Amino acid sequence: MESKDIRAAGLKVTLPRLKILDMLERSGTKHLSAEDIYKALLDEGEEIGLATVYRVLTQFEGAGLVVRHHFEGGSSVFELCHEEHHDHILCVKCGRVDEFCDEVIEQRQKTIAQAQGYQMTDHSLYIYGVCPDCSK
Amino acid sequence: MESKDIRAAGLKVTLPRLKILDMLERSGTKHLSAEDIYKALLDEGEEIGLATVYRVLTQFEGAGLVVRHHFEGGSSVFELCHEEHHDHILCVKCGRVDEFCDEVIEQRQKTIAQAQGYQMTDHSLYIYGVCPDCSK
DNA sequence: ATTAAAATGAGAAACTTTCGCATTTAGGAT
DNA sequence: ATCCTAAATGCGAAAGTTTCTCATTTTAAT
Ligand SMILES: [Mn+2]
Ligand SMILES: [Mn+2]
Ligand SMILES: [Zn+2]
Ligand SMILES: [Zn+2]
Repeated sequence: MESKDIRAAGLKVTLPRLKILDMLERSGTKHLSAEDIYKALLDEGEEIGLATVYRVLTQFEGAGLVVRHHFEGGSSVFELCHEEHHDHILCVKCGRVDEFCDEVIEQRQKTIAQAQGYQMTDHSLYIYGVCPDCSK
Repeated sequence: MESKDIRAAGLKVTLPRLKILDMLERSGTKHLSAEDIYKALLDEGEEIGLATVYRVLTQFEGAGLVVRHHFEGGSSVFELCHEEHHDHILCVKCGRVDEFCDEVIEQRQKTIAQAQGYQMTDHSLYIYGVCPDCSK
């Protein structure tokens, strides 16, 4: 299914790449680090190298298959790239991550970039706070 | 001058702390990494340890004297905390960084956090693009 | 089936940040 | 001004994350 996407990116369809893609699909709304993916695959008995996970994720990012996020805390996390863009709101207590998209903000960012003379290519917005569960 | 701020944070007014604060002040609108500050001070003949720079920056952050940013690229960067909050727009070609503040976005973020049931504590917004100079 | 190019895995290496500890320093008490 | 103790420093070691090297394996086109 997704082999097409890998091929479309000019990459060979290899087992490690399929496994990583599959892991990201099964992770649902989670955001996984390279290490997360590596360990999860090992736990399932798959053979894969950590360097491969890093390499493949970077390639997938370049191909627009996954998005990389820099949440607080040392390591990057990844998620499959869906058609619809979204931003994130994170709980500083428990680490929970929720997603949202706001057209007002999306539009306003473009306006700001234009006003500053920039050709906007991307943006990253994280809202930090205490989630409903941790508030109680 | 700034000794008051250091003292107010419950920290002793030491030479390393003053040097770091001074370096940040002189850096103007630049955003410096711990390594940047460390090297710049060494270049000026000052004696300071890299671990101290990291330690002090983290303490200053906790005290609200500096803000830490996670721009793209491995390391955190810091800047003095001014009264007025601002966000950043970065050139993906040359690394230039401009600052802006937009009340519409600021307000909208609060609304979103509320709608999601979060008590917002903070946020980080980076717009990426090609700056005026690099566009030509 | 052959074959060249691409990809992998394992470990070494690079890079950023933190830690541990012996030594120095700040600043309150004499 | 001097003493004293807790706090802070500098150094190197260590930890954590990501990249690199290279011998070996795999892909996919012939
Ligand atoms: Mn997401
Ligand atoms: Mn700034
Ligand atoms: Zn929470
Ligand atoms: Zn530029």
